[in-house]
Amino acid sequence: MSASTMRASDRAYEQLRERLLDLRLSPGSVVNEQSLANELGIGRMPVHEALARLASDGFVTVLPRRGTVVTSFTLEDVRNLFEAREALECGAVHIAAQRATDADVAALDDLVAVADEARAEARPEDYLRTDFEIHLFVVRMLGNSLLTDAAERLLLHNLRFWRFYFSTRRAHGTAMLGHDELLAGIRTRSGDLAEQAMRKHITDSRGLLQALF
Amino acid sequence: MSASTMRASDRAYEQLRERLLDLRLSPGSVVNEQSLANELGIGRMPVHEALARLASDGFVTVLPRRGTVVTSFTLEDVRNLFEAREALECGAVHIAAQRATDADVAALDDLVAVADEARAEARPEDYLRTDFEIHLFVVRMLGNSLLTDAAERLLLHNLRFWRFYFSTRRAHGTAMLGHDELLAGIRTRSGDLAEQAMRKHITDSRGLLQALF
DNA sequence: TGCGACATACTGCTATGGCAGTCGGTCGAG
DNA sequence: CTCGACCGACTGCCATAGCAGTATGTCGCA
Repeated sequence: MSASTMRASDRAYEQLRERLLDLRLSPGSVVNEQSLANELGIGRMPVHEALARLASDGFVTVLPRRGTVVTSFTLEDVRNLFEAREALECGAVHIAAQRATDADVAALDDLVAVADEARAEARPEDYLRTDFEIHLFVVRMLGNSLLTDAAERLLLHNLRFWRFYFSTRRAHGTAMLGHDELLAGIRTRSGDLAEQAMRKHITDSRGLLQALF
Repeated sequence: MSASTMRASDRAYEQLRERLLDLRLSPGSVVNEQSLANELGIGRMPVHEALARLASDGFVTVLPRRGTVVTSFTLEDVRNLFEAREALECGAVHIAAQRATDADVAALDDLVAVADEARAEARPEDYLRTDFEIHLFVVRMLGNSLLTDAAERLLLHNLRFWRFYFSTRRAHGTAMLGHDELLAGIRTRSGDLAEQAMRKHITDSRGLLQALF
């Protein structure tokens, strides 16, 4: 009996992913299996395996016998990220909107309220996490594990990027967009409307980013 | 110097994935790290790591201290697979169609011709592989590695499923659909048309499957 | 001064041995 | 006869040690 799964490999994966997402392992920095193993209090092997999985996810890039480095964000990567999100999430919300239950809409309503509040009070971290949960909630509405896993990967990359972005720039509210139209599209169960709102939401993010890069 | 990357772990991953895709490791069968290591002529550790990655991809499910079993197809899984493909590929082709070059169209034309020939001559294996290449080519047109990786995962699952499907049923051409409308949509650079054609292509596959399950 | 070969120290990678948990059969008690 | 506890054999899992490359600093030579 343990926290979750008893495998040290999985715990290492989760803990390292946590550190990657909150930038304690910052983009561009090199990581060392030995020191990570010491910090986590386990052997080097679970760490090695966890890093291999994280490399498969794209969070780190392992140079075969030189070292492992935390993936940093190039302009092209960020563009690809937004494009991939646009393709996947627009397609997903197109289906999800038509199947939304009243409970789904209510839950989304609450989340959007939280996001709006964080946005109004200029708390970017809270906004980012809530935005992440909103988008993840939308794809989870389909109850499709394949789709959810794929979307979660992209959304985690997105979360990491924005945290990195806000960590260097000063937080200004214009970089935090609303979800009103998206919510409205889902509330009316219109796949086309929701897809259109999602596309606008994502492309707007990309647009205001491009102006500041 | 070696075939590709010199890491035994990667070779094990590729070789095992190959065996999973061509059903030499058939759905439902249990695999043993020791015997696989003996067959591949390497140690147990690279095999263990490769299986962990394959589990992350969903091709095998590892029962923590009981064994590793090749993932079999439930009706729900297949439905999820088609739904995920619909969401992702429709969103992708919507963007890809608008950016298609003449070379892209020509290459797609050739691939579609090959697929049609395989379909006419009732060679399901050739059809499946070409269909895989067609769909992968479409998402690769965007040059987006994030999107390509996500789509490739789904398409590999799709390939494995259909091979499993045709391995038990007798091949009959009605289960092999054409790509004419999809190609036409891309040729005219119409995102909406291409998306519509893709959606029809995928939902038709799902439809004829549901009738035979 | 510049350059090429070499030694060294660093990294991740792999092999091996042994550990931990789980299942199946067996034996004994009720 | 039935049920429960035990014991053995199986699995994946982990730790340690040593291997294999790579980069870097150093020395000798032109």
